[in-house]
Amino acid sequence: MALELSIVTGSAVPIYRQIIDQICQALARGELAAGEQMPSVRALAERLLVNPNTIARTYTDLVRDGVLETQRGRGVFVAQRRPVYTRTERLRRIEGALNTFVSQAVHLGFAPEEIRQVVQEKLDSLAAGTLVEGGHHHE
Amino acid sequence: MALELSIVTGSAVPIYRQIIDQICQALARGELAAGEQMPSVRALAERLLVNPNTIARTYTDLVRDGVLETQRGRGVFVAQRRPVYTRTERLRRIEGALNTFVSQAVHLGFAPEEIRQVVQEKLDSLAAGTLVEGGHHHE
Amino acid sequence: MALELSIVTGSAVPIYRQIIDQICQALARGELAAGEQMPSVRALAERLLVNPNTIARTYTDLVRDGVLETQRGRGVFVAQRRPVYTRTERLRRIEGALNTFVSQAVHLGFAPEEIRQVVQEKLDSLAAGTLVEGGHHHE
Amino acid sequence: MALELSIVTGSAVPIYRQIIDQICQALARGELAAGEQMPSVRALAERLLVNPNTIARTYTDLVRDGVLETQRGRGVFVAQRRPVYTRTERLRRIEGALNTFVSQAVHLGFAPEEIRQVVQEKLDSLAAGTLVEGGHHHE
DNA sequence: GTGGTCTAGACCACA
DNA sequence: GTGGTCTAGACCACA
Repeated sequence: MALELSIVTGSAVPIYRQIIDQICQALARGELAAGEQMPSVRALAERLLVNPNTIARTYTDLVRDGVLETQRGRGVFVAQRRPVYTRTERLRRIEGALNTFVSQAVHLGFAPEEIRQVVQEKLDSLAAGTLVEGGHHHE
Repeated sequence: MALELSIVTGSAVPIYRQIIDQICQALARGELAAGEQMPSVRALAERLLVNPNTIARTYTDLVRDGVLETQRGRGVFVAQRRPVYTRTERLRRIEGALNTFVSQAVHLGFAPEEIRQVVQEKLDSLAAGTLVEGGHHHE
Repeated sequence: MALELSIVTGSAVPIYRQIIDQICQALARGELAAGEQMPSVRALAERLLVNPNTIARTYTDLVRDGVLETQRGRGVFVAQRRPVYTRTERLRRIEGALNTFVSQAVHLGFAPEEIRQVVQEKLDSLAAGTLVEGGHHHE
Repeated sequence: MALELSIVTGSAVPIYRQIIDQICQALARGELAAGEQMPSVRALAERLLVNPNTIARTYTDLVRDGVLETQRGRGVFVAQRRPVYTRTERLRRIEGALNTFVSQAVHLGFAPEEIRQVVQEKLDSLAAGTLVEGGHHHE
């Protein structure tokens, strides 16, 4: 089962962010197992038609976070252990994005029920990510 | 009832974004009433120890969005009327913040149920604010 | 087909406003197509002999309004989707420019019939533009 | 028949501009005759509850444009002759505001027919200005 | 290379 | 006094 990755160039979400998210989601769904080898920077850059620097940065970020591991001369692999944040730490780290999202939503006139709804839809679309045909996202 | 604003320098969230979020939240909680005068650009800049241009930009953005209104030579005030967007336009405008929030949450290891929960708690805290009688808000 | 932009310094109309107007008119005339790349901030600043910040602000404003889209590190592009406003919101947003225009016209001695006429002529000139086949616009 | 003037403080239109417009409109409707005395700066400032500097500036502008005349020690009067611009000159002077208005309107999605309509409504509201009860403008 | 944000400081319009 | 605009120049994120 090859890792499915796709990017959207016109999106406001940076490419490296899109790739990180998809790798983390693949891990969460069990499509990527600990110890599994990742595509090389060049291979993935060619496959996604992006700048190799962007892939290099993506891998660097994930290595720094303990999600991936580099083995000199061999390549990049899925790490055996993933960092586990305490609930408090996770809450601290999500606070900013949560504030920005909810504040903007309220400001735009979304009702609480609507906010719950768009979050749910986004979560559903992420969960169904692998079912989507490549290249036809609605963004 | 003085408007409480505070910023964190060095954060990934730009200063102007932090201020906008806090103003919008204060509005959502009813701590800022329509027609109320905002602190002057220079006064707020001194209070937060940031460049007046940064405050001016913040106010300009909120004026463009119809949240605040300027009266040249007099000051900046909370707008009487809020802009009305179509559902499509609201979705377009919230998309970026929604993506950032959900992606970061997933990346941090939040489960979908936890994401729904933190959103719900944030909405509850905002809703609770509006029930408080003016003048004695908890910070 | 290069986008033609020119500014007048010393005018009461701010430079960023002049540029926004010209870009919107180019869009209305069909000289700028959706997805087309805009000149870079630095390139346009050099061409118009203005500060890059002024161009950056102009682009930022148009991005906020959904006319342009940025791709970090790649450039600024004409947006695929235009924002959709309710009639109420459109009226709110046009009110200032309408007041300024009509008041100045009355002040200059234009009769109501003349005002209607100059508006009609401007609309005709824009409509004529859209009929021109791409590539050979006058100017 | 006393000159009727009223201002709206919350408007985006500067106060001095509102007063100039109303004086010019009163002239156009014949409610102000050549040679007629204007209220003193202080009297008008008190009546409109605005800063005397604002009235002084308004009169200065109108004197510079030849609409009013000052007679040292006596007061300010409606000038005998009003400046007459050639059509070309008037068109040159209105060009900027016309461009901004029409460009913004097109950009906001107004159809040509709608643009004609809002201009017409604004002209109608100005013509009917003296019929409006003071203090209840819809801005 | 691209745009985004911020500081420092100037000058202007307006009340 | 108020906000609006612009320049000059820095540093950052991203490709």
